[in-house]
Amino acid sequence: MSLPHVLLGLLWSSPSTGYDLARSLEEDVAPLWRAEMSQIYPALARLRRAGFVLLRVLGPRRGPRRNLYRITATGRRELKRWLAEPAAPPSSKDEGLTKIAFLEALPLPERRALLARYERTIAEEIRRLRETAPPHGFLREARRGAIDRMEATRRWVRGLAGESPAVAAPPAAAAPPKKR
Amino acid sequence: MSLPHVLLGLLWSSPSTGYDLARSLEEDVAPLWRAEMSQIYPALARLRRAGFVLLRVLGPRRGPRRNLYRITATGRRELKRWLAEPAAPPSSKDEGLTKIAFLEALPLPERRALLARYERTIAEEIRRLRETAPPHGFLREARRGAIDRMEATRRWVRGLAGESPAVAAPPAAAAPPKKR
DNA sequence: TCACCCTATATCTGAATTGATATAGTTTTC
DNA sequence: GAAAACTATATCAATTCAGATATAGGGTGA
Repeated sequence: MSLPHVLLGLLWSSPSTGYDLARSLEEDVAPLWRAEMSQIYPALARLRRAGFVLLRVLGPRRGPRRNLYRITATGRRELKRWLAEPAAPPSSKDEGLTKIAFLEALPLPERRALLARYERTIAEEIRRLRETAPPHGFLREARRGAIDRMEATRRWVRGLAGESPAVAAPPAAAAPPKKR
Repeated sequence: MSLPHVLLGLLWSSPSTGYDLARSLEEDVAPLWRAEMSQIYPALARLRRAGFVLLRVLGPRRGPRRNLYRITATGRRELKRWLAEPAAPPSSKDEGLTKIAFLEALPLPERRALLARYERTIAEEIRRLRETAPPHGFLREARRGAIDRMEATRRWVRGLAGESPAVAAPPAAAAPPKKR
């Protein structure tokens, strides 16, 4: 729905090739939005058809040819329009937390193991994000927000694992089936 | 990738119809995982073909016929196998934070407005989640985790809006274009 | 020189997901 | 008693997304 807008955002300050956009997405926008090449190229083509970007083909002087995309005035307007639209609340589709929701299915020791492992996974992801070169300006701010949120999740998982009653004691009998 | 597993998780403690699964998804698993009916019915069919659930058709004694799905022993094994698999770190694809990443494109007053509006959106979502009947056991825990994370995001957004320098002063000149 | 990796383009398949629509009986409300 | 809302099933089209593959030149190291 909004990958094209993310691309417009990346093109805001300087033109770029599809390849570099993919790089920048993965390195800078990283946890906030991800996309594969196979999404980016078609998206750029659509942006072009819509008149939001212009394409300039750089002659193949040393190396393969490069397609340079540049945002147009219409494209800038479109990005602003999108930014001004109200954003959907974070839906946080999260595999890890979802697994925790069904922890009932596992015996005690495995419950603990799952929580410990997930906490480790998050901690590693946070470390990885901190290591990569921090982007500039608001991109950096937004990334910090994402990291902040991961920290909160990590603390919460650790907390749940710490409260032995919650993990030790199975939730008072199976839930009463919702009859209708 | 794992909607089928979420359904198995919901079927763990009691059999249910597709409709009730959709209801329970929306009411209980709510922010962690969402799915439309048009995903649930095909997913149930696949689960059935795989032998993870059994279907019993309830005769149309008062009302339309109901298809009751019950998890099998194989299904329980499969759920446990999935739970034991390491979970991917939260990728938190987030429209709101992504917009903040491109705030550079907006003039000052609109930046503030965007942040304020997004904070309000998150606050409302949190209130909505708190109001709906809290599910039982680990489902409740996981939902709390999700809410906790949203609170963290809300606080972060508020913090960013509060630091007037960050929002008031545009990030020291446009980012130097990554030349190569 | 050969193998391998990086830059750079792009397509294809298949699965996941969304949103709209269809059908039909039941219950509730005015 | 008619209209509206709810229960319950299901399909369709369109889009998004992930993963694999194809092509091709350049640079690096054994």
